Amino acid sequence: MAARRTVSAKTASPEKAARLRASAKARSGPTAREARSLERRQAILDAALEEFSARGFEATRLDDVAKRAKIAKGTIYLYFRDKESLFQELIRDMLTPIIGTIQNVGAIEAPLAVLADRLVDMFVREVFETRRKDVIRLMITEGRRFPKIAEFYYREVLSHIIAAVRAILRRAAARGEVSAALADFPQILVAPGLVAIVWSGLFDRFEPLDVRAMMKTHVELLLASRKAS
Amino acid sequence: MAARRTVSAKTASPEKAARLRASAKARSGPTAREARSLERRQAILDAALEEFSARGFEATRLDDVAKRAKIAKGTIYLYFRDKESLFQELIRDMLTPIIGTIQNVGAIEAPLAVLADRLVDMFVREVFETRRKDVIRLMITEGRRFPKIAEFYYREVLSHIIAAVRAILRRAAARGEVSAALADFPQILVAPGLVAIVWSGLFDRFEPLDVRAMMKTHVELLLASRKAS
Amino acid sequence: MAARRTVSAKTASPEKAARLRASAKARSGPTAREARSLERRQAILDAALEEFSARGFEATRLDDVAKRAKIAKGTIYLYFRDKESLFQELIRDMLTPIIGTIQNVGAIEAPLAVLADRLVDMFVREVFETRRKDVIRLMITEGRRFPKIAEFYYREVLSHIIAAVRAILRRAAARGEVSAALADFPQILVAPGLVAIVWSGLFDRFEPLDVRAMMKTHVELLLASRKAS
Amino acid sequence: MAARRTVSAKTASPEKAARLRASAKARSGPTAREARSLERRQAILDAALEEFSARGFEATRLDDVAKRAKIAKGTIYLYFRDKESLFQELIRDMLTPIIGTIQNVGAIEAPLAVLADRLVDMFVREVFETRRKDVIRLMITEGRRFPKIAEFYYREVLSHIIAAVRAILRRAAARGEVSAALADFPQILVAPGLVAIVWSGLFDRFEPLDVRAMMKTHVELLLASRKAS
DNA sequence: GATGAATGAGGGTTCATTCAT
DNA sequence: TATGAATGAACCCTCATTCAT
Repeated sequence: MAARRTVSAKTASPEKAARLRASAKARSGPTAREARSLERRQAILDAALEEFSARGFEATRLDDVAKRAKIAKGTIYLYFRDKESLFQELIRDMLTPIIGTIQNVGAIEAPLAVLADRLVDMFVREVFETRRKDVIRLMITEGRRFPKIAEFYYREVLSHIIAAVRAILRRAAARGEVSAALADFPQILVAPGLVAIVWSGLFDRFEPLDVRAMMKTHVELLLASRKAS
Repeated sequence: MAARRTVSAKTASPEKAARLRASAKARSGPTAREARSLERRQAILDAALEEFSARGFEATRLDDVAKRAKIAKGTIYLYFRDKESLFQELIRDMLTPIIGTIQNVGAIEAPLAVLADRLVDMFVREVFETRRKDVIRLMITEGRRFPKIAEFYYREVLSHIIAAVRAILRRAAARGEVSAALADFPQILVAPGLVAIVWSGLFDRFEPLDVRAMMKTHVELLLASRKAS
Repeated sequence: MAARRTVSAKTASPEKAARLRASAKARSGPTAREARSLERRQAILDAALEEFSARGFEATRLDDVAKRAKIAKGTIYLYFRDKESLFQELIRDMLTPIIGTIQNVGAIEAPLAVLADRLVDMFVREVFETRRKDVIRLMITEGRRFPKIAEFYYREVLSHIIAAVRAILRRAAARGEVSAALADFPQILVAPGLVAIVWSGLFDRFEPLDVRAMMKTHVELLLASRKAS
Repeated sequence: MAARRTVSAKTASPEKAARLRASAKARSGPTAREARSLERRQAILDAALEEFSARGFEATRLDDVAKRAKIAKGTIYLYFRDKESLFQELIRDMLTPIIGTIQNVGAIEAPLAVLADRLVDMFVREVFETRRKDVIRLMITEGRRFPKIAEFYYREVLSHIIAAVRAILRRAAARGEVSAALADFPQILVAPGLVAIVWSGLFDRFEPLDVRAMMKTHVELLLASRKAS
């Protein structure tokens, strides 16, 4: 019976969705409706990502999102409080799965050369060649107008990435694999990734950019600096 | 009479403005009106930059731009065809002065260490601590929705910067000052600058970033790599 | 099977409900379901009265009515054709029981002083301190938009009240208990009752009104006028 | 110059309108635009009264108000913040002129018979046969949903009317013209007026009511009661 | 019968653009 | 030229009503 009210207007929220997903796995009961509900929600999120990415938050019409998701306009409001909620939950939903992954990264012990390779590879395959790239782009383009989202991203994702990368760099520097200075600005390591995302959206049609090669090159250059210090 | 129509509704365009500026310098006639007109135009552009930066293109109301520029809403249309034109001319106007400057940079002969220092310094003083930072940010955040502007930026600014930086790097690599690989991706050199601009708008309140230090560190690391290769 | 359709969507109407009530008394068959149905209907009406009174017809959401009645929104449509029907039947249902009562009032023989006292008392206890007050208020506030309801109220309730009161006043005047003029405007006798209902909804929080005292005073003043004429 | 900003979006308010009216009288300058503005505002208010009276607040579409006032929908928002403001200012505007009039009424010295006659006459001519009747009706029908308006009406209008009537009745009672009890419930004196307004909107088509006659009769009956007490 | 998810028409409000002054 | 009142298309959001389960 509780499941009946799982997704309801005005209250549809990440927690509810999570609960729904959980209950869907835990029980065997009337999963049909729940599954359908989850599908719908996802269809809306997919359509929203597409539209928000193409037009930006303000210029996106919920009408178009609905059309793309093949549902009626009003249906969106059964799953999200309003346009802003849709946007925020979209970003949250896309970023949340990463959070857990990052935590462990910092603990891995391996030569920096190996780790860095792995990180680059992960970024390219898990972010750049994914819709997550679009989410990051949305963070960049719309973040200023959604301080809460920026904060969420910083607290839950970015700060952890930075901490993890910093930990790795510290240990690598201690081992003499890289200059200690790099650990002061872990952002440097990720900078080309950001450039790639921005570039791909704006200038790829004029001059394509081989992201993986660029990032690899960057890492190699930084690693080469060890012998200098 | 001709002067009167120099800047007029529906036709106000960069060329006209340029012509106006030119004529203002060349002749001695009724410059007063022209000067006033130019001032107005500038006031509108200043206000527009402020508003567009704070809210983004779509969310900016011309009403607010007018209020900030201390003119009537309708007056904007005497200087710019429409909101989009205002935006595009704003970006063009802000970027144009840079264009000439860049051309020469590539020709300068000096050790990379010196040049790089100078470039970093220039970026921080001429871009990052300037409203130009906001223009770059606008390019990043709104560029996708204004392909023409992205193209203009690429053709007139970015491609030249990249070419100049690449030339510098090539010569530096030839002299053994830096790895030749870097010349393949001049974007790497600028990447921290982009990170800085994005970061400053989104996360500075959580964790301030010392842009100059970061860029310096980056350059030093890259330069250190020469001994390795 | 027939019983099943007794109260059904699209056709649920006062007659049906009446028939249902009748059949419920007359027979002994599957009354359980009928009783439940009647209960539901009543729960909806109760909730509707509450909501309509608080917000008015237009501003009332059937969603809220359903929530208050602890049923699903769709269920309302099993008992009432639409929102308007619900409203009209609500008023009809609340007023109908009065109809019979009124008919007899006019026939009662007693000194006006006694009758008037009884009327005031009845009004206060049976109307003013009851939800019927809210129904009257709804008649007043929404009546213009529901001419049918206004007509029903006039034909079935008001005209009878007026006729009854007029009869009483005529006889009282004949007995010299009150001025004959009062019989021309029986509305005068009820006027304070109306004032009380309107006042209670709007101004009681600023200045409470003792309805019973006011009505008593009014009646006494009118009765006192007999000696003058 | 100040006049230029007299009526502006988002700020159009009673004070502004008042200032506008004032300045229109005080100066001789560019009254043309001001006059037009005032006309527009009035046209909107007239149309709004018509529509609100016919359909009630919620059911009224601003589209219809605009159509009736022969302006564009958006224009309404140049004069009123939103639908609710339009409604509230409508009522305020219609009631305000009465306020001053009432203050003096209580001070008039004359036999109650004369005063009462005058009051009835005033009510019929100034309220009942005027659009003010509709405003009062709106107060009655919508007042509950607009506590502020109800409060305004009570503080600025009703309480003064009651005080004035009470003062009159006290003096009349002292002179033996009427029972002292009436002064406890001045509402009684006005009750038929309220009945008339309600009746006229709902039941006039079934049974017309001679308001003046009813009120006269009522007054006479009350006055007649003096000999009894 | 009962449910509540889904629908989509409708309306309040905003704001780029126009135009009479 | 400059103004700002006026316009009306566009869009978010609500909610009565329907319908598959």
